[in-house]
Amino acid sequence: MDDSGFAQRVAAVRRFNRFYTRRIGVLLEGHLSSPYSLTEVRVIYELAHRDETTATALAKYLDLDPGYLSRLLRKLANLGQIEKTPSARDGRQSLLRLTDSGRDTFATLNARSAAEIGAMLDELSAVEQARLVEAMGVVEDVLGAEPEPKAPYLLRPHQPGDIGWVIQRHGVLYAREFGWDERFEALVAGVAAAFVENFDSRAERCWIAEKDGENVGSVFLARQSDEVAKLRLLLVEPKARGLGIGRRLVDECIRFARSRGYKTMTLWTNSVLTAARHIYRDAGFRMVHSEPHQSFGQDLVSETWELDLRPTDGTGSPGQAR
Amino acid sequence: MDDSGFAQRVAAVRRFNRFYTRRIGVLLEGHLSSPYSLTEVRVIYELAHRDETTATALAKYLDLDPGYLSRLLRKLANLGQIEKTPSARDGRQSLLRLTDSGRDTFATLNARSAAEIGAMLDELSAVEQARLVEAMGVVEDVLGAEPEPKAPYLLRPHQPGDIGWVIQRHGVLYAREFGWDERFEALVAGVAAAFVENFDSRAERCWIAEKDGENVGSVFLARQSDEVAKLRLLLVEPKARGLGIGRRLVDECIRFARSRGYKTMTLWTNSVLTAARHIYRDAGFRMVHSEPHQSFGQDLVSETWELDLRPTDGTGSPGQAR
DNA sequence: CAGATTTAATTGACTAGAGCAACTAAATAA
DNA sequence: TTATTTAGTTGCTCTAGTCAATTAAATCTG
Repeated sequence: MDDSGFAQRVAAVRRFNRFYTRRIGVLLEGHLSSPYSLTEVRVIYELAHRDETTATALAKYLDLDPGYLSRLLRKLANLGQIEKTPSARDGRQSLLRLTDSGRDTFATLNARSAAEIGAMLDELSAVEQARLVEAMGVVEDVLGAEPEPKAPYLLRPHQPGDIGWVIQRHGVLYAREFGWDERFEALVAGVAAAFVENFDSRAERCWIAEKDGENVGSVFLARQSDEVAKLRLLLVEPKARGLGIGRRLVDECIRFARSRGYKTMTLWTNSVLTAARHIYRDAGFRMVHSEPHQSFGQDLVSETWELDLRPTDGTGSPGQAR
Repeated sequence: MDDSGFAQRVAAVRRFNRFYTRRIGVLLEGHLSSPYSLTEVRVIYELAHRDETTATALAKYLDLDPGYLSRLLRKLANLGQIEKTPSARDGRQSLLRLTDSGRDTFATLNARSAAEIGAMLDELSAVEQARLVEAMGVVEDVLGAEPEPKAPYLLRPHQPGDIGWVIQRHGVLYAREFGWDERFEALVAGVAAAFVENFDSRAERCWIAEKDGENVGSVFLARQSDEVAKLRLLLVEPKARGLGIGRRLVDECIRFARSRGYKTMTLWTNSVLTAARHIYRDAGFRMVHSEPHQSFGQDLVSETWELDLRPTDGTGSPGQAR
């Protein structure tokens, strides 16, 4: 009778499998309301979480037939959801990335999925929610979920609620880290408000970085003139630092600015923001001006940086020093 | 910042979904080695756990298209896995049940699935296994798994290991409940051994009832002569009593005996086995002989019961008094 | 009880989604 | 240089499934 316990545990796991299969079935049906098949959604999801990949890598990770994937990617490309650029390094490959419109599609799908799960959780008391999450964590842990190998954050366009978040977090974090007073938050509010009021979706953009369902970063690209784009309000939450989110946000800005035909990108920062300054420098920005000033209750040195967006040689921008 | 916890919980649940979808995907691939599609397996699984159903009920429970299911059932019938008998009560319906061969198929699939899960669990320490099962239980509980609506047991043909179990449990339970000594276990061993040695799969059969992966009941139908079948070794574990398992085992015997053309079914029992006697009586058996004897260290009254298997009228056997 | 409606099961027509194999072209190894 | 491997594409095929129409029995309704 020794292993009757084992048999029971096997039975319990099988019952759970059946139960959860049915549950997931119900949850997956949410995708039915979108014009994309489940596999297409998975592809879009993956692309939203990676910066740039190849078809082979995608096929391997999602366990898809290369032929099938090829057709699927062509369809998504025709629909303007993804972009294929021939790889410079390997003539056989194409580099895949979501277009802006694809990123929008993803944001919608993502929001819907989160809303579905949210609705499910809303039926539960806070205690039950905590128990559920805890138990799921145990299952993942025991079954050895490798930490998700891809970047554990994603970028998306701004949505209602994001602007307020950007303003608030700038206020809080700069106060905490550098002692800047409330006048800084007011400045940010003005900048953000102006951005939204005059928002021109063809020439301007905002990216919000999200991690585990929470906002953890932001950057804005605003039009200053036909030739000059201005990067603003770069922010990464302390708990999400070290993941390359800041770098990635700046990269997105540069790519976008190039694609829109800007010649120069400019930004205004302060000497105390050392982490940000490293990112700018690595991306190819040069400091063109520096000036002491008194603001937000502190003695500061403001700096203006610029990046030339016109490619200087065949390999791309000078800042791809990774 | 109040609901940032909520957002995180939503994210955690979504991560779990992704994780488990991948896991289940891996587990489901076990079915690839069988010639049946996943849906077919689900149908077989359902039929193994229900006694008799209709296509409509099945379609509803498994959420299948009736047209699709109809074709699928025809295929399974052609393969000899299931049996369709026109319902007497409703001329439109067919009653569906697994054939013996279907039950074998199920047993194989079931064993393979259990082995897969077992292999997975084997990689874990006993403590981890317990944690896993516990956590899965919590998830099911919180997400409101309704207790599985079908009979929580299943019948299957005997497999290696079953005969020993039958002998052992007869010995243990009759000793505990009635004080019978080890001579009873020896008698059972003799009966079981003889059954297996002379086993004729066309005329004889053994059913094992299984619940949560554990054996919980048995019954044997042995050939006594061309016309007479003998029911033996009916047993139901105490913890599985009250679920109708005994009744179901006897019903299976009767159905099988009829289908094999036996005219009479006989059995030997003792007056102290009141629960079993009720089942026999309800199934239409009549006591034909009764005799005091001293056996197994007790004063007992042995009884012989018989059932006429030839239908007496249009409605079927006299014993269908449910 | 006749006729209308509902229900159980089947059949026909169709297709999305996927898999397999053959092929092209570029990259890499021998 | 030639052979082999790799990335991606295309043609062919087929399974698993949907949807609508049909048949026949059962049930409801006035």
